[in-house]
Amino acid sequence: MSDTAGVQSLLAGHVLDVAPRLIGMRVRTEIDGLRTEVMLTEVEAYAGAQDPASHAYRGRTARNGAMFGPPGTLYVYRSYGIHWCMNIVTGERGLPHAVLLRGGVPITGEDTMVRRRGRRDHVADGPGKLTQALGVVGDHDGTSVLDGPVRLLPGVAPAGDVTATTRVGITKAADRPWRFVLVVAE
DNA sequence: ACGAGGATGCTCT
DNA sequence: GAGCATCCTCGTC
Repeated sequence: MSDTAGVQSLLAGHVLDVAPRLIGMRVRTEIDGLRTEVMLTEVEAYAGAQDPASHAYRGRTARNGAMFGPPGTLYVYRSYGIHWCMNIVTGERGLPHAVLLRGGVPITGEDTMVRRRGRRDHVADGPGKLTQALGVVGDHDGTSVLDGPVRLLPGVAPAGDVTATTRVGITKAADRPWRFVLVVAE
């Protein structure tokens, strides 16, 4: 099976199954002629109509249309009027389930990421920071992580242990343990 | 190390 | 007009 077919197959699963399996995988962007790449260390699952915290809880709107696309569609939205955040859509087309990418560690093009971020530390350890480091903006909303400028690729190293915790920065359904983080062994 | 507060603009009610 | 799936700075410990 090719890498792309493997990733496509993974993303077709249920969001709660897919989300933890994204930990350790890579996200690579080719934007403005520059390649940057991270390994994912933090994600959160959002389960559409079954999830009051989801942007799609109340159905389709002008903003969240990308969430209703096929698995692998990128959903990019503006957060707090300032930052861009990105999700990867999972499950069958028309089901607005998605995984919010919240953090990663630089693998390739770290100098580019540092320049985009304007600082050397905390380059990609937050959803807004991750998108900024990778150069992802609203124009990328609706593109596919299978063949677009923002691509999901298999992991490069053993992922380590994945732990589930409650999601960050939400007020509705805040008790669900749908945040998944990489725990690095000592 | 940690917490409070402000910036900022779009989306949906 | 309220409410954000955030980040940064500056204060305190």
